[in-house]
Amino acid sequence: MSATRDRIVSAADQLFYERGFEATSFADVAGVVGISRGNFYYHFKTKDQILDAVIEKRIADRDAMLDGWVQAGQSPRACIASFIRILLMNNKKIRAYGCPVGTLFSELAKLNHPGGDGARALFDLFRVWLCRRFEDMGRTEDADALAMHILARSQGVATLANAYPDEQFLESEVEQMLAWLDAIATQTQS
Amino acid sequence: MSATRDRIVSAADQLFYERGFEATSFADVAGVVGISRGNFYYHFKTKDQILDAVIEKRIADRDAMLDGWVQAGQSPRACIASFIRILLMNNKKIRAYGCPVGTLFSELAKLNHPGGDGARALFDLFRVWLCRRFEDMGRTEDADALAMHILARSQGVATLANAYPDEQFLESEVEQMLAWLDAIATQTQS
DNA sequence: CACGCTGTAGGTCAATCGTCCTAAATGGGG
DNA sequence: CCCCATTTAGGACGATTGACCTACAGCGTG
Repeated sequence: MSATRDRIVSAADQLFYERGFEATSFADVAGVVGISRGNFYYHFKTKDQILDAVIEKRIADRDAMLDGWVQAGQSPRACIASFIRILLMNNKKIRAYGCPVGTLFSELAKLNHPGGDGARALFDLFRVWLCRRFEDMGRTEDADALAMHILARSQGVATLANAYPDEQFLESEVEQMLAWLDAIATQTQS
Repeated sequence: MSATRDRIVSAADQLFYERGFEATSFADVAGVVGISRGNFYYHFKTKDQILDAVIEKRIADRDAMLDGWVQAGQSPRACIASFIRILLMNNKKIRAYGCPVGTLFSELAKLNHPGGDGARALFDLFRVWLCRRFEDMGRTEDADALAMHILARSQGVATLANAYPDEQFLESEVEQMLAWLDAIATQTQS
């Protein structure tokens, strides 16, 4: 309900993405929002609570996006294509900061941070959603493996696009993934 | 020359991999090596110097491994297959800590750390080496694109293997990458 | 008006970090 | 045996961090 709380979560979300979780301090977030650290402490007692809120927001955002495609009546195959094209949609941010899901998970995994489970839940969201779409396509046996495959390819492309901010590479890999999806689709139909 | 220096670099290499660069302190490394922080400071004046030394060591290690395959007389195609199989060779560490190259780069990129260029050089080492192997296979036109493709796939698989420490997933994806390599090879021969 | 709740501000605390300094130990060459 | 460069030890610093506490401003309600 508090607008201030939402502004804190949004600012933290962005800063965690751009600078990383550990490298972002209370003061950094408070500075961006334009409030005092004390006020910050009123809304969030510990840094882990902010992390939880940020992960919750990220899950909600992605969930809404994915469900939006399904609700819009897109075919399972078109849904998966839309997922692949996220890389193009966010190409600037990805080339600058990598994948918001993958980089957060990697950092938390190294820190042995309890919030790592939440970051894995973000992966799960995509994994399960993709799995359902492949099932809808008729790929009931290997739906999860296909989902993991596409997820892995996306992660890899995002990581390398971050290392080599080359737009052509990103576009080329997206095309290859879409071609792979086509092959899967025609192969399933027959 | 100094054996102590080498022990410091090795310990830092391992800790940077397992906990990350920022989360590893002087005291942590000194504690593992069993020396005082003062002694540490004698060998490395700043933390950035240790990072540079670690990256240098990682490059040297990987370079020796890659060159070893070439010197052993393996065919270009077998060399690339050996690269792909790194994922299996180090599967336990990768599932526990991710890819030593990718995770380090991601962290330094987010920190805007000058050492990020060195981490990119690590990617370059693999990229150029793979590019040469594809060229040796006769793929002179798209050698670099193929190198980037394999590099991206490896990165993605490592990231997801870290998120889902499932050995089967890792093995399945490696097989798919080897099959992809086969397709490239036969396609080139004709 | 007085009360109490929500929200905000700013100071304080202990801990930890990277950095730096000084002093002692070590050990080979004159 | 002593000298001197190399190596090691350990303390001290200034800065920053997450966490915590107290004070008070705004404001609707009784």
